[in-house]
Amino acid sequence: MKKEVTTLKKMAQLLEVSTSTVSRALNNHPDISEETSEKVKKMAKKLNYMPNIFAKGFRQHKSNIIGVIVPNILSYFTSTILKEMLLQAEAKGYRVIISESNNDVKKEKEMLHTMLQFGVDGILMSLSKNTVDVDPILYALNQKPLILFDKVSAKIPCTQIIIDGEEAAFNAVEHLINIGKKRIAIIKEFEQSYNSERRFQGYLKALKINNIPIDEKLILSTDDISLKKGRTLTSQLISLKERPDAIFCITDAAAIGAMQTLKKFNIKIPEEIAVIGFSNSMSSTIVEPQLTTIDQPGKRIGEIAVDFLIKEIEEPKEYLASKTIEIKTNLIIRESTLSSF
Amino acid sequence: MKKEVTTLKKMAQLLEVSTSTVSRALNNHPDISEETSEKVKKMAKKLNYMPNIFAKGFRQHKSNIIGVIVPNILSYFTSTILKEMLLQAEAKGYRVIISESNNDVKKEKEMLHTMLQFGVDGILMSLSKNTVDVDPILYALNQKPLILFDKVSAKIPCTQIIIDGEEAAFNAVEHLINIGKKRIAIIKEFEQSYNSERRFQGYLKALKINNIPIDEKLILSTDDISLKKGRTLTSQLISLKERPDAIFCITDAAAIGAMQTLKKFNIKIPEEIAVIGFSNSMSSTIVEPQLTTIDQPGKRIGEIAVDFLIKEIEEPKEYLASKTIEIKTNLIIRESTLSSF
DNA sequence: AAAACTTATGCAATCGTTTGCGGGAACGTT
DNA sequence: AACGTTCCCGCAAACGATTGCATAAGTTTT
Repeated sequence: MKKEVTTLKKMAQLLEVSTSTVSRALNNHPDISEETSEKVKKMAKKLNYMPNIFAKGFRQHKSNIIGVIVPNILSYFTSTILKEMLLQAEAKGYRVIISESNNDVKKEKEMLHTMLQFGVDGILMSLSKNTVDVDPILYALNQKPLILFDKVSAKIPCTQIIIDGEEAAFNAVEHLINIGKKRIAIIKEFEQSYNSERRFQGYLKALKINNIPIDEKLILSTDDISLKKGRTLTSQLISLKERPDAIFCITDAAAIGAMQTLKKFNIKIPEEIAVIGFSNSMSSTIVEPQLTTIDQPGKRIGEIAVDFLIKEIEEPKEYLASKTIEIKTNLIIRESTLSSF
Repeated sequence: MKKEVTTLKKMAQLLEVSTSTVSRALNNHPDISEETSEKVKKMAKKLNYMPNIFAKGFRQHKSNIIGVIVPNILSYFTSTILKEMLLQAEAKGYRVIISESNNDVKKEKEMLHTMLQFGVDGILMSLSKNTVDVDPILYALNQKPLILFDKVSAKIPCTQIIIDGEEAAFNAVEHLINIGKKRIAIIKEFEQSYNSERRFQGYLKALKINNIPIDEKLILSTDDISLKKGRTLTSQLISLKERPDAIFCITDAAAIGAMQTLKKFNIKIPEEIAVIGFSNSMSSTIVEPQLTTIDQPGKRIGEIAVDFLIKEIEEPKEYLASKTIEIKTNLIIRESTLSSF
């Protein structure tokens, strides 16, 4: 375990030149003659030289590390984003440190702090569900480039990468209308959820444009949208005097829960009640009938986020042109809305 | 974006003491008087002092970063492990760098190299599917503590954390036997997969102990075990003259594929053919009938791996007592084998 | 042939923190 | 009163890589 590390100095001694020369040769500095450069590089390879990252970072105040903070790594969508972030970052010579906030605001703040302390060059962040106090984030933003993705907040003046949830929901609901549905319920989160709210706007818009009256009884909210909640809220919906003929769920999990309840009561999907989810999760193809859902291009989000962040890192601009990038989604039509009429 | 960083020197000047004193005060060195210590700490807090991680790491040759390399982050099981690793590592003051090999041996080697170069204090690694040349890993092991988990290799003398796949498979197959099954098929990977092979051993053992003859026609192998392969191999099985009455799949995905095929041909699960998977994935509760499967405690693996690694980092021992830790699994019995007789 | 460049290299400082060593002050011990 | 301890603290070196500046040798220009 006690290995001899090769340093610039050591190589310099062996080659009988100065460390500066070795350093410059390795960095392709034009001042160094072809001949010396060759020699140095050969030696470096032979001794398996690795620059000491600390000395380097210390000197140039650059770590080539990107910090990523997400609420929960255990979600297919998040994993997809992370996967692409890793790929892109590595391709550009950056390493990625990942942290989970677990929707804990205090933890989130801590993470932010230790990331800065760890000398990350920039931060990619998806907000926790109940982040209200954005001060810690503003503080971080003031120190290093920071970009928000997926779970964002308008209160933070920085680049934000999100999917176009409003349009996505609009398309989904319009699809339901197109297959003849008129009483369309929605299962969503409470108002504080930015994403949910935007999808809700899309829902309202679709109804309005198609002259379908809004029925408050068909609008259900919960604070922990989950498979279980999908079940219970659906029970609630089908015990209504006037049942809905379609349910739009803000997440696939809720949609699957909804379908489970419908099946339990032998309600035909989609003939009696159609169901649409959101995310195109793994399970949406496993459940029967297969779930119509909205595909969120996680790869795109990851790719763009890293792209923009590295740009901000490498060419720091004083003018904070904080733009919001909206990524288009895709409606994936499957059996849960596929009526053959 | 141009913030004044507070350094030891700066604080020393303000307090009119030496930087050494400031450093020692902050590190609770006994040489420093209570009074001075207080003063320094107050100032540090006031100026929001953050030690420069590079200077520190540079000085003490310690980064407090753990590198993790996995084949694919996009798997529920892997995510579970990673989640726990993050939690544990952070609790102990370490940060985690994650990389994916995507089952690419070349990439894997690269990752290992850059991780070392990045000065990680230790490495946690799950081998890619087709890692045959273990030299790069031995090299890394020679430089820093390294622990293998889940996908391991006997060729590498280091601590290894795995589930007891043999016992798991044994229990699964014995369960099938207990519910009266006699012709039990297995869908597995080719020999080079260590995990698959151990499960296969458990399968063989269970048959042997229960005096059930081994039928080669019921043993199917593939090199990319997947949902699709589960389907096609199952088609193959049911076209046999003597059909199996149960299928043990080495992964949940394959098991779900198998069930899809069985349902397509109206074969009753579990009455005609029972199905068992492996992993207790999300989908195993979504599919109908719900899938009997083996729960792998990813959390335990993550926890133990980090635990051991940090131990090896902090108390480096020359005696390489490379032990293998086997974690027990849990058979989760659900509808796909739950016959009511 | 002197002046003015060009080219290739070395010197030395620098980044922020830690730490071995040394030393002054205050106190206690003979 | 002389010496030994203990307690605090500062000096300065060190870690490894980078880089502005200096310098020496060689080359071109006048």
